[in-house]
Amino acid sequence: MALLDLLGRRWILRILWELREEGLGFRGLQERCGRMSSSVLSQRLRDLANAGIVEQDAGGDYGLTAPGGRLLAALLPVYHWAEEWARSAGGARRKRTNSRPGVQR
Amino acid sequence: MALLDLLGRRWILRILWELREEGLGFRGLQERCGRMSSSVLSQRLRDLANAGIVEQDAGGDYGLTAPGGRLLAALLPVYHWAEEWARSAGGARRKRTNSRPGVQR
DNA sequence: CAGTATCCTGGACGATACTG
DNA sequence: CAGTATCGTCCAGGATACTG
Repeated sequence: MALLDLLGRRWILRILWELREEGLGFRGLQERCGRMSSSVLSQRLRDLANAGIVEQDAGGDYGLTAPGGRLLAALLPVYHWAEEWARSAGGARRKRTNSRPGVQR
Repeated sequence: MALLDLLGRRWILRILWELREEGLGFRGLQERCGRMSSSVLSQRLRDLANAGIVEQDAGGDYGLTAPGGRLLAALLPVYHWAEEWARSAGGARRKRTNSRPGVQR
């Protein structure tokens, strides 16, 4: 279940999403992710690269590898479900959460 | 992207997986998850319930709601990819991670 | 068995400064 | 621009004791 752990780490899903259609450079990725810390981005990129999900092209840009692309494809239904969920349940339901409401961790 | 955050939280994917085919009681779930802390399980269950993904049946067992089932379905390709990934890349590749190798966070 | 209340600790994350 | 090194904070998660 190691991969699931990787996926669970903060920013990972976001990074994959941002790379869904085009390769991006370090800074480009960073700002698309709403200013995540460069140290963290660096770390994540290394992890993803070690996992063979992401790689750098000749120009230095980051992009998905073949397996990485397949992972993204597998993830699409989830991203989709997330949107839908946000639209429906997001409004209604939602009572006491006990955990703080925003993006935390 | 709130849901993605929820999914990213530790144990969540695991819990959904364990509920994939049958309802389970609190303790049952707990031990299937390799002894997660009861306090955490309680928290997670509450979060999942508030999100309308999980619910308790008359007998007190936890199970997926209809949308929860759909979420699980959307997740299947990912679980599958994870297995496959563990088999292939898990052995090869994998060099310096800088983060400790095991399940952490 | 089911679930809650507390306390404590590790390490993820953010900020920042710095190198090439 | 690309990436690394440091450092401090904070909180998620583990352990445990306890109630119904």
